[in-house]
Order: sequence, then C-alpha cells, then structure tokens
Amino acid sequence: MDQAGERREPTMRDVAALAKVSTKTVSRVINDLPGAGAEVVERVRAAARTLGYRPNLTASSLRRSDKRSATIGVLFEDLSNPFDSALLRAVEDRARHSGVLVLAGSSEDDQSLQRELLVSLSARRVDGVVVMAAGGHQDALQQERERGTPMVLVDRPPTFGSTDCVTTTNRESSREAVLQLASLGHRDIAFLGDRRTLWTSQERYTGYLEGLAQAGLTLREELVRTDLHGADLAETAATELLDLASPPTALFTAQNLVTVGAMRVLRARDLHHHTALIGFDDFPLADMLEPAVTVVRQDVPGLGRKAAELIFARIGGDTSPPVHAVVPASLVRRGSGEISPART
Amino acid sequence: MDQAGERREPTMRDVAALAKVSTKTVSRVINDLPGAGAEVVERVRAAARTLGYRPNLTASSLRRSDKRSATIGVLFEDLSNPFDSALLRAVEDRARHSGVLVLAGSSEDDQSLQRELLVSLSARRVDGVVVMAAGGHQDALQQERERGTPMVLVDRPPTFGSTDCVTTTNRESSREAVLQLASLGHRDIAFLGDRRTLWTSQERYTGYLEGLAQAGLTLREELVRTDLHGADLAETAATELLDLASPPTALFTAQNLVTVGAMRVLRARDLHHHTALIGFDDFPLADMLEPAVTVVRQDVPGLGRKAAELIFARIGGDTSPPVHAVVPASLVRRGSGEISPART
DNA sequence: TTGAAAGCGCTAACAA
DNA sequence: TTGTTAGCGCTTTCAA
Repeated sequence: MDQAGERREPTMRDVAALAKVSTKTVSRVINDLPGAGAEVVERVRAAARTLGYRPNLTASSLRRSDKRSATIGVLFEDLSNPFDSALLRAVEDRARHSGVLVLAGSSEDDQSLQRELLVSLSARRVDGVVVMAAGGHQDALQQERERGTPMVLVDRPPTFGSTDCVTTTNRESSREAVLQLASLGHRDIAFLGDRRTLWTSQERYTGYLEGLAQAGLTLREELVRTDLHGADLAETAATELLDLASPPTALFTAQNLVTVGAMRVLRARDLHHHTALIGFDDFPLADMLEPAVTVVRQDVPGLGRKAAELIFARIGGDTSPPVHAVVPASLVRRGSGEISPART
Repeated sequence: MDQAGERREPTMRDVAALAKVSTKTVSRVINDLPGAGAEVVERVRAAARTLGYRPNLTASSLRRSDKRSATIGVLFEDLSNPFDSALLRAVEDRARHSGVLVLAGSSEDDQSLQRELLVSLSARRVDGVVVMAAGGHQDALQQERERGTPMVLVDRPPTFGSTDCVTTTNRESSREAVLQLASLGHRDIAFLGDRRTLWTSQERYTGYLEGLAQAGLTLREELVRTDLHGADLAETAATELLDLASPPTALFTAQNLVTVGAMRVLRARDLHHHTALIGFDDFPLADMLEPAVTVVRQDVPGLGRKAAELIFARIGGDTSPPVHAVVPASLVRRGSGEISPART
C-alpha cells in the first residue's frame, strides 16, 4: 500500500516536466517575469496547480544575485510589553507592503541573549534588523552593523556611530511635565525613575533637572528615587517619599510601571486627589481612573513607522549619513497633573 | 582605492582554503559533528574567526535531508493586542529553547490576508505554524495542513479535523459568571458580546444561556446585544440597555473592549456602584478602578505554552490523533461582580 | 579521521 | 520566446 503522506514536495523541475518546458521558463512564469508566451504561461500555471507546487524562497534567495531573504529581524526587549508590541505592529505593517516578513525576538534587556538572537537572525540572512538595544555595551550590534547589515535602533541610541536610530523627546517632554507641575505652584516635585543604566531613564532625569532649574526650583536630593524596576519597587519608594517630614506635593514618575506603583500608594493613603502625578508613557484606561492620569504620551506608531521607513530605505540602498530621528511625545492633561498643592 | 564595503561574504570554501582542509571538514566543525581531530578543529575555528565567517542556515537547510528551517510561523489577529502579544511571547519562549525563531504576522481577522501570509510562511518553509484562525471558512488553513505542515490553532478551533487546537473554557466560565450574578439575586442580566461570527463569542453566549437556565431565570431577548466590535459600539449598546423601562441590574460583557465601553457608560451615569459587571478577559489596572472589575481571566501564558508544546511535538514527529486542549480560565472577584441588585 | 563528487531548488548568464 | 549550462553555500554519500 502506498502511504499518501510520503509524496515528495514538487519542484520546478516537476512542473517543467509536466508542462513540457524548461525550468527556466517555469521560473519566469512563477516570478511574473517578461519573456514568456501567453500560451506557455497558462500551461505552466496549470501544471503548477495540478502538482500543488509551492515556490521555495529559500532556494531562490540563495541563488539570486541580490541575496535578499525578504525577511527582516526585530529584536525588542519584551514582545508582550504594550510599547514593544505596538512598535512591532507598526514595523510589520510597513513590511507587509514590501512583501517582507518579520522574524521577532525578545532580548529581555540581556546582552548575551541579544547577541545570540542576533546571530540567529544573521544565520538566516535577514535583510535588516530593527533593534531595541540591551543595556551595556553594544559590541554585538556594532559588529553586525559593520558586516554591512542594515540596522535601525529604536527607543535608545547607539553607542557607536554609523547606524540610524529613532527615539522620542524624553528630555524635552520630561522638562515640560515638570514645568507644568511647577506652574501650579508645586515646589517639592519628586522624581521616580527606572534603572539608571537605561538611556531613557537618564534623559528623563536630565529633563527633570532642567525643568526644576527653569522654574527656579532647588533640587532636593531626597526626592529623587531611581532604579525602580517594577511596580513593587516603585511602591516602596513612593511610600518612603510620602513618609518624609516634608513630603513632595507632586510626583513625576518616569516610567509606566513606576506610575502604577505610585498610584497604588497614593490611593492607599487617600492622597490621589491631593498629590499631583504625571507619568511618562501612556497606558490603557489611564482616563478611567480617579483622577484620570496625566501622562507624557509617546507616539508609538510614529516611532515604529519611522524605524520601518529608515530600515527599508537602507535596505533599498540608501547610503546617506546615519540619522537620529526624534519623534515628539505630548503631554496629555487628564487631571492628576492639574492638582494644585495644598495651601500652607 | 578599495571600497572596503565590497568584500564578498566568506563561505565555507574560504574557511576551508585558509585552514587547508576540505569544506566537509569545516562543515563538521561548524556543526559540532564528531569525526574531526582536535587539532583540525582549532585550525578551522581560527580560520573562521579570521575571516568573520557566518554559517548560512538558508543554504544548510536547503541541502540538509530533514529540510528544517528552524523557524516557525505565528499568525495572530493583531500582534499589538495584549492577548495576542502575550501568546506570542509564550510561544517565542518555548521556541528559543529549541533554537527556533518565530516569523510573526497579523491577519487582522481577514481571510485573504491570512491566506497571503500563510503562503509567505510556506514559501519560507517554516517547520510549523501556530494560527488564530480568521473568521469564516478555513480553506487556506486546511490546505496548508493537508500538505503536511504541522499546525496548531489557538483561541478558536478548526472547522476541519486533523489539526490540534488550544482554547479556553469560554462556555463554562461564562456560565460561572452568570451564576455568580444570579446568586446575588440578579434576575435581569444583560449580555454584551463581540461579533457573532467569532466562535469565542458564540461559546460565551451559550454559556450565558446555560447560566440563566441553571439559575432558573428567563431569557429576556432585549437584554442581549451582540456584534459589538469595539468600545464605541459597546457604549451605544450599554446606553440603550440602561434606557430600557426595566433595565438590567447586572451586565455580563463578553469581551475586553466591550467591558471598557460598558464601564464608561456606567460611570457616566454614576451607576458603577449600583449595576453589577463581570467581564470576560482580564486587563491591566482592572484592580485600580472603582469599583475594581470582576473578570473571567484566561490563562494566556498557559494557552501559549500549550500551543507551543503541541507544535513542537508535531514537528518532532508526533503522529498521534489531533488534540483539542482546553485551558481553564478563572473568575477573579474584585468587586464589580459582587454588587447586589437594589431592593425593590 | 578526512576528502571528492554530486546535488538540494533555484536563478544568472548566455546561447539558440 | 525559449533553453542550456553553471553554480549559489551547504550537506550527503561514499570512498580513501
């Protein structure tokens, strides 16, 4: 008895044999190249259909002179994070228009994992990569870039030259947030930030300092808490801040989960209508909380589109000097950032 | 002047030449295969390093007898959706352990787009696919499956046999939610659901009906609203329901965005502490709202892990009969579902 | 332990 | 318009 499942996958040769033409002709038909008679085209198409022929892009890109795989790599920190997945989606949409597929991976902000994934992508000969660089040195990225792989960094800039990047207005928007709080009369504005090794954290902190300076306020070192990786650490920090003899009347939380942690504490102490709060990064339902949360909103689809645009330009052969594109974020006033300090 | 960028990518041949061995020996070293003298291994490694050689998986998988690409495809509805991206992440984690990369795409619940993406994956000879089937017929999926491509459906079952799938307890958990509301004395429980073409919507509606029946309640047709695709439509529907002469005292919202839309309306009418609400699908900050929202929570990482486990088993050669795995969801009581009806 | 020859499925370069 | 030959970078097969 024949086992039906054991049929060999049909190739161009099989199609050619059935259509009584050469493989080259089949190739022309499959790829819609000119120089094939209308009648022959039909015969080849019919043969392909009969056999259930599927083109093999792997074999094709191996032989083709441009060596394109029609695939790009995306290496973000955590694909389940809303920011990362929104970016991925934006890149994917652009890729689809070029018939390009996306190989996606999460590097968990781990250098060696990022290096491994990069090697994996490299072995598959992706046409380019969009990367959220893991903290620390970027040797692996630089090395891959110098091999000639088109590369765009998002969210964080390269520590080496020669590659494009797309970031948001971390510093300027943070400054704006602090100025907003200061304009309401707040003089004791706390800063709660994520890991200091992150470029974005540093930028947001610098913006905070600039805001204070511009508003003529003095920095109170004890109101600055950093390395708050996760909502739990943020809760602890917020608790300590509010326990100070002279607690802050406003909080600037420089990251998503930090904002959530701080909110929990304010709520637990029933201070959420008395202590002002502005967070960096928008989040779902921020408008449904009480009070609704004022945030700095990044233009995530905009970041993704720009990154995609750049990588495809480079893949297309653009050799102009590297670009650092900055996509503006905006302050979304919802209430929590518009609370004035209690009169003294 | 030489253009440094014009160097040809080194191949195994180049490495072989430099190490003064055959390409076969290089192949053995690169793939850590036995049968290579310790001394030769070192010479080859050194040569590879000197030249900056990168193995070409594309060429390798073309020639190799198993034809594996060490790549799987993931085709979900929308990768920027938290449910989808959490699933992707779970699959990716499992894939990484096998040195497999993930080609990811969003089909937007569009059949023809799904078909196109499937063809793209197929052309790249992925070793298997994990798919969230788009609504309507599944001809393309079935066809691909019947070619022999290992396939696991998630969230929604296949309309054809012969393939694995992983879903959640849509019906049972919906029944449980309705029974919870009924046990508090609610007799007028509304159902607000997503598109009726979705299998999950149908299942959740069936669970709703079962819950009513089991509680001895009569179905009031006017309390059932379906095809609410997006928060806006849900808002409209909720408004209409609350405008009824005899409005519902409890809402069962069978999808994420529907829950959000309903909440907005309850809040706008200041009914959020008086009308009970249970939603299907958890969402971030559901516990920070007032009242905190009671939901049916799917075990998303569990779904993803199970799907990954199945696809890798099939890729590994498992030919046992197709499985329909069901991952239990759980009712998370937070407050909004524990509101009793006003006394009459 | 090592290598020579053939060929995976396809396209480039040329010729007819 | 169509076909022939060679070869992409690698692994298989088989021989040394």
